[in-house]
Parts: sequence; structure tokens; C-alpha cells
Amino acid sequence: MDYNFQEIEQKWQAEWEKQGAYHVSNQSDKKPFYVLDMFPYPSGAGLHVGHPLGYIASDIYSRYKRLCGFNVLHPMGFDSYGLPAEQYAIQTGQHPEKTTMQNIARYVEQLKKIGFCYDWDREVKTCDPSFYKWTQWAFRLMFNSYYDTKLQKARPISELIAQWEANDPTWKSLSEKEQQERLMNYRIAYLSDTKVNWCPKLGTVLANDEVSEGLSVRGGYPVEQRVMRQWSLRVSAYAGRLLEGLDRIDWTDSLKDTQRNWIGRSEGAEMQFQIKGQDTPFTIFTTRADTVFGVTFMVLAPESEYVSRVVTDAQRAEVETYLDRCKHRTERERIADRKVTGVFTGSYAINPLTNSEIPIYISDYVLSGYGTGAIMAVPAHDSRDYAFAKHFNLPIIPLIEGADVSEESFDAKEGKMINSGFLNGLEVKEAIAKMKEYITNTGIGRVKVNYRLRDAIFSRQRYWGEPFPVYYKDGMPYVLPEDQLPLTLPEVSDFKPTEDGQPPLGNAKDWTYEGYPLELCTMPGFAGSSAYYLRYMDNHNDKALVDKEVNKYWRQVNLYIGGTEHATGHLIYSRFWNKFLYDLGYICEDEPFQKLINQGMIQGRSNFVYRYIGEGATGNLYVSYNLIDNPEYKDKVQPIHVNVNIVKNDILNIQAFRDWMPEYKHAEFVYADGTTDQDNPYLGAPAEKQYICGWAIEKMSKSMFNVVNPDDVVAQYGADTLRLYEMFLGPLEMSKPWDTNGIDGVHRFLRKFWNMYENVSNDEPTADELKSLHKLIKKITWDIENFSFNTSIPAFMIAANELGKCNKRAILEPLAILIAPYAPHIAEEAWHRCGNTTFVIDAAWPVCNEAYLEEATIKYPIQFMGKVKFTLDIAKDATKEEIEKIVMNDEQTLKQLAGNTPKRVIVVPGRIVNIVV
RNA sequence: GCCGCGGUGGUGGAAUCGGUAGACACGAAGGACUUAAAAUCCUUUGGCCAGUGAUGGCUGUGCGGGUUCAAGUCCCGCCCGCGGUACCA
Repeated sequence: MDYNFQEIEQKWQAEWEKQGAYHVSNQSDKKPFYVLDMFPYPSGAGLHVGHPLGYIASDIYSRYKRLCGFNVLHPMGFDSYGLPAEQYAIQTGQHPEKTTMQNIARYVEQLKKIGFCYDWDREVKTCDPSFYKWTQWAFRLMFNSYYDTKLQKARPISELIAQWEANDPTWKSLSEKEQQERLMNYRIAYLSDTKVNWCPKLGTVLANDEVSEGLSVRGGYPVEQRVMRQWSLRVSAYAGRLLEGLDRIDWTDSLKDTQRNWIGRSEGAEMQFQIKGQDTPFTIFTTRADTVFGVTFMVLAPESEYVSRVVTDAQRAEVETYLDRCKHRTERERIADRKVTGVFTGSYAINPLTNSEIPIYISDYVLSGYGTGAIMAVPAHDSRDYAFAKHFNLPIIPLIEGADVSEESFDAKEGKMINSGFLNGLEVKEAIAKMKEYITNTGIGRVKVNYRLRDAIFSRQRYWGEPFPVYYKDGMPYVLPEDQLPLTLPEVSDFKPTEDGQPPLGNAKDWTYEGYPLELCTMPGFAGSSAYYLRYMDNHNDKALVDKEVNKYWRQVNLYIGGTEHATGHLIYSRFWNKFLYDLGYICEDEPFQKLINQGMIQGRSNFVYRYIGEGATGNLYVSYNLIDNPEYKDKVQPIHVNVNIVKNDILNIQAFRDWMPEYKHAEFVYADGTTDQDNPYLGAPAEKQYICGWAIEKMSKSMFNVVNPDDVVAQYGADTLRLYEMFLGPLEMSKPWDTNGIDGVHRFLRKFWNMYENVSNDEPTADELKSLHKLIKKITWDIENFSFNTSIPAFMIAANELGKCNKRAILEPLAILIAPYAPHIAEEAWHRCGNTTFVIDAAWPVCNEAYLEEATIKYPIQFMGKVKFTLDIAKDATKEEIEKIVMNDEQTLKQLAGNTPKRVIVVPGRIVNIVV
């Protein structure tokens, strides 16, 4: 009987739905396990084969855990607010909600076809008011909270007010507006004038992680710096905890490193420098306190508040010209053009150790947002200061013995100090410590830890996002009462900004609360994705984000699978958001994602045809790839992307190519053998009569005609083949091109597998058959637990080969269970064919039964490359020499040396290969 | 520049604790079946050398060293590729 995958898959998908097979309850005696995929943004293009890669992996793991007897939460939802839907709305006038809902429907349909075991009852959409009620709720909570630096956690701001009421007489004397202004400096969600990344083309501000090399990540438009009044989240308060928390979670080293880098902890010192002729000093930050003796000038960031204090009248005009220039440079220009620029302020500072007078400059190589926006420059030991000193002819004093600073600075933190007073002779590291001690004792400065992580800018001047639950009274923001949530997104007459430059919500009618104007900005994309994993636990609850008892049951995401591109965005924000909710007692775990796996990207594999453009070219002749380096065609062909769906194993379907686009209707070909016969059949043509396409690995995109739709693969091969094949492509974490060249092999295997279940018998299995099965059980269990899904498929193939025509129930039943996580449809049908009328969702993974495995391995010792592994006893206290002796001797000696403590020794005939001591 | 990851046949990739490198699949070649093709099945397939043959020998995991009875795997020094980040003092 043929393997009719379409029939099987439709049948079981319908059956699962009918039975509610994947419905997950919050009440269960079973142990909980939470497996989560990063939810997608539903784009208009639909899913391509790259998207399901991580979903398949998490689905395998979920199904495995379920088979092992866990209650597995495995939900899916949609990150459905975002720029593309809005851009589309501006272009077409279609409401973003409409297109978003259409896209979601399409995504759901595509996902269901692949046979995922999601509990669709728990689906969430970030643009749904019942969902964003809780996004607004959290924002409101952040507005009403502050970060207590002593307790190192968030507390209700009412506690701070109570403290001031009790201890701070000035508090009561302040007007309400003044009180609100003071509180704004403490709120975790706060409004302030901030230097922001403004993208004129997108008409909105962007967070730091949404900008890369001076261009917007979405769209690639230039970004400039601008000061605007914006909402921000005080993420920086959590920098220390975000860093330290990484040590307690099971993420890959590379991802942790990316986050550590982004958080950017650096230990240094803040130091005060007096300004000549002024009373108040200014403060700088340095990690090289040891180099104070070599400071020959100071530099301020152009935006530094110190600037106005130190500019002399004589220099004012020049400074203002420079500041004006800095203001108009975009981030990108600044990065691209690294020429040394700067201007002298006219003032001098006093080096607190040498008492010498040093000039104060302004330069944009100093950043206002980091440290204090002011530095002490040590040209001998910092390459940037060096370049500046050379440009302005400032003195360079070497501080480390043997350092040659005539051509470049010596930046390494090693060597012995010279020219440094009481530090002379010390190693750099000792000198840093000694100087820190000195400045602390003398009060010149203090030890300080600085973080690179900035507060997250939370306003977006866009329409398609969560409205802020905020209204303005007397120019100050207030949050809506909790019972007024959700504040639903209003209809607008136009999705573009208003005539006078207000965000699109300015076009909404009656956008007020009790007569007060409501906030016109909306929240950024990461708002909705920062706590969605908590909402899945209890998505129908309208009293709380998640019920406390329910949260206590599921606790946190045990396994999170998604791409690395969220390392410095979503994965920072949601950790912050989670810690905040944890501080206030709403949830019970302070890290959201216990284990995280990054799946690689699937790139496109483009195909090309080569149009002949040499002498006498008609523009209609295409040369086979194998010939393009021949002298007659070399440099006379032009590669053209061809739709990969009309190419199979790099062989062009000629008829389909001619039908593809009108311009190819009369295409003629030079085939692999160099001939140009006209009526050449595509399939079945001998190899030399085919047209071979070239290929390249590129991003999967419509314009390169290399997008492969999973629906097409499912229609042609079935969901089980797609699932198996995506896993078979290579290790999960690795990026790899989509290449259908091997898919037939996997499909063939499934057909073979299917045939084993033709006539299931009750015969007793042979020892060899049991051995094959147990080897497989061990292998598949190891693979799944170690996320090594790609190596399971060969194991299945080998077992199927070894089992041959074995049709015994005792083998086939466990075999169906083993393959169920990977290929659930065929497994269900196979299980059914073994005589089990319904699939046993809770069937124990055979390996869970330790005794079963133990017995099996004793009875049929697992072989190693065809040779038996000996298990022998060796004395626990055997010395290295004795062991070496054993190594040199034969198996017989080994047996004689056997003692009381069992230790494993692996033997290859005539040679011992491994001793476990 | 800095940080992280990787480099294995014609291709994707195996090798899980340092233990017979190249599993499995694709592709290719040959064969069976067939009027023919598709499908299916069987054999061969890292390179070089010897042999009619079964087989044997040498070589081989980016390059150069080292540790070890044993190295794709560990250590040191390079080269190349990918990803992240970038005036962060």
C-alpha cells in the first residue's frame, strides 16, 4: 500500500483537533514543562521554509517531553504590532488591523499544515486589547515604581513619597507640578528630554538595538541624533542584575557574551578636576586611574553640560561653530568620517597630582551618554587621545617603561610605571589599585562601575502600536486608573503624521481622558513581546496578567528557541520586564528563560540561467552552467536569477521556464553537451541533454526568486518529510542554505518506514531485532535531550535497514513512539496499524522505563563498531603506572587486575582504548 | 580593532568522554527490472600505489609545531571564513 501522506496528515490533523489532543490544562498532577518559540511578526509574505526550523525543533522536544509524562505548555502567538503593516496602510489606506489579521490567518493555516502540537486555545496577539491591556498595565506599574538602589529592586513610588513626606521638609513646600517633576527622576517609566535616534524617513525614534551603523535596522534609512521629549524605561538600573543573572541561566556562551558586551560593565574611577579660576570641579570617568600623571589635556563631549561653564569669551564663536557642526552631523557621517575634530574651550583644568595646567577641549569622540561625558586624556596610552594630541600638537608623556610612543600609543595594560611619582616601579594593575586607593583617601574621586547599557526609549511616533495609558494635566503626565484599561487604539482619519508634525494619533477624534489630552505616541515593538510568555500561562484571565497560582505552577520558560537577532533587543527587554514584575511580587522567577537555544537561519539557494550576450546574441539563448567557462562563452554570459521552484537538483525545467515569464517564451538553450536541439524533454533527458543551472547562497527574498514556501513542500512531500528534512539539514544552531537536493532521500526513508507496518504480526522478536531497537532508543533519547536532532534521522534509517522486513508488533510499537516527535502523522497512523485504535498521547517513552533499558543492554550488549565493549573492574586506587601497564598488556591481564570497584574499560581487539578512572 | 563561533570527500554533514575519520543522505558511475521512461532494488564511490583477484600498503580532518600508547577532538603560534560590536575612556 502506498504511503499516502496527504490522506494520513489530513486525517490526523483533523483527529487531533477533534480530540483536543494538544489542549493543555493548568491543573495537572504531572510535572510542568514550558517550551516556547519566539512568536513571529505576521508579514504579508507568509512563512517561508526558514521560519519553521526552530518551531520543528521545539515541537520535537515538546512531543518528547509529553511522551515522557510531562504536562507541556507549548503555545504560539503573534507579535502583531509593527512598522510593515503601518507602512502598507500609509501606501494603500488599508487599516493595519485588517492586513494584520489576514496575515495571521495565513500564518495559522500554514503552521497547522506542518502538524505542530500548539495549544491554539492559548494563542495571543499583541494587538488584541485583551492582550495589550496587560502591556499597558505593566507600563502603568513602571510609572508608579522606582528603583531602590539600596535594596537593589523596584518598589512602589508611594514608598518614596512616604519617605519624603516624613523626612524631607522641602517636599511639602513644592507645588504639585514640582513634585511631579521630581518624581519623574525616579520613575522606572519616565518622561524626559533625551538624545534620541531619530529616523526622518520612518518618522519615528528608534531604540539603540533598532539602529545599526547609523542606519535603521528596518528599512536601512539614515538615523540622526535629536533631543526630544520621550518616554524611557530605566533599564540601566537593572544593568548589574541583568549581567549577574546570566551566570544562572543555560544559554549559549556566544549569546551571553553578546549580552555582556551590550551591558558593557567597566570598573574604573570617577575623578574630580578643578577648573582654573572656578570653584566647582568637574568629574570624569576613567578605567586607567594609573595614568593621571600623563594627563596632558581634557576633553568634553559636545553635548556636555560642562561646556557652557568652561567656554571663554575669546573662544565662544569658534566653539559654537563646532557645536553647530556636530549637531548637524548624522550618526552615520560621524562613524564614516573618523577625522580628528575638536575645539579649544579657552579654559584650563588642574591636574590634581601634578598641579600642572592642562587645556580643556571639546570633541565628538567623547560621548555624552557614557560616564560623565568628560574624559582626562592620556595620549601616550590611549589611541584616540593620541590621535587628538598629534593633531593639536599636545604633549605626550609616556608612563610605562620601554613604551615607544613616537608613532603610536601603547594601549596595553602591562609594564612598569615611570614618570608617575609614587606609582613608579609598580606594574600597571598594581598602579591602578594604588591610585584608586589614593583618590578615595584624598577625596579626589571614588571607585565607580559604569555600564554601557542605556535606558530604553519607549515612545514611537507611530499609529500601529499600544497607546500609552497616559494623559497630560498642566504639562505633566498622569497614568489612567487601572480600571480604565485597556485604553483602546482609536480610529484615525489618516495614518500619517498630522500637518503640524504630531504623531498619527493626533488625527484621532476626542483623544482625551476626562477632558485632558491623551499621549499621542504609541509603544515600541518590544513592549508587546516583553511579557507574552507570561500571558500564555493564563491568557483568558481578565483579572491579572497571570494568576499567581498558575504562575507558581509553570514558573518560567524551560526551553526557549529563537534566533540570535534578538540578543540585544527582546532578550534584554524581557529579562528587564520580568525582573521588574518579580521585584513587585507578581511572578515567582526572576529570569524568564531558563534554557535558550538559537536556531540558525535558513538562507536561500538561488539558481541562475546564463543568457548569451556575446557576438550575434539574440537575447534568447541560455548557456548551461557547465559550459560558461568555455572560451566561446567566457565573459559572454549574464547570470539571471531563475525561480528555484522550476529547478530541481539544479536541472532547469525548460517548459516551466518558457512559461514562467513572457520574455522567456522563446528561450533557446545550449545544453550540458553543447548542443541546442529544440525538443528536449526536461524529465528523463539523458544527463548531457539537460540544462544545468548555476547557484549561489543568498538571503531568502522575493527579488531573488529563491523563496521556498513550506506549503509547496508539504503538498509535494508531506509535513513529516518537511519536518524530518529540516532537521536533517544540519545542526540546529547552524545557518545553512535551503537546498532540496536531499529531500528525496528523507522521503524515501518514510516510504520504507511506512511499508514496515503493512502486516503487523504478533511474533516474538529476535535478539538482533531487539538490539537494533534498543540501540535506537538510546540514540534518539540522547539526541533529543541534547538537541542533536540532525543525527537522529540517520539513526532511524540505519534501524529501518537493520530491521528490514521485520513486521513484529513488539518492535513496531516502540518504533512508532520513537519517531512520533519527528514525524507525528506517520507515527499516529503506524501506531494505529499496530492495532491501537487511538493514539496514546501519554504513552511512556520506552526509555523512561529504566529497567526496560537495563535488561535490554544486559541481554544484548551494545556493540561498538562491531566489537564488544568490555565492562571490567579495576582497583579504584590503581596508580598511573599500573594503568599504563594495563594499557600495554592484553585483555587477559586486565581481567586478572579486576578489583572491587567497577570501572569501565573500552577494548578494541588486541588493544585497550579507554579507561575511566 | 575587540569579542564569539567555525574550517572534515564532488555536496550537506557524522564521529556524544582523546580511541578503527568520512556514519547517513545527496550527487556520480555501473548493473537488475522495463519496448522505453519514471519508480524500485543491488554494487562501487576521500586520494595515491601495488595486485587478475580476495586484498595489502601509503596518505588524509585549513597551515606549522607540541602533549599522548592514541589527536578532527587537548595545548601553543599562524591563515581563512562567518556572526556580533565599535570612538564606551
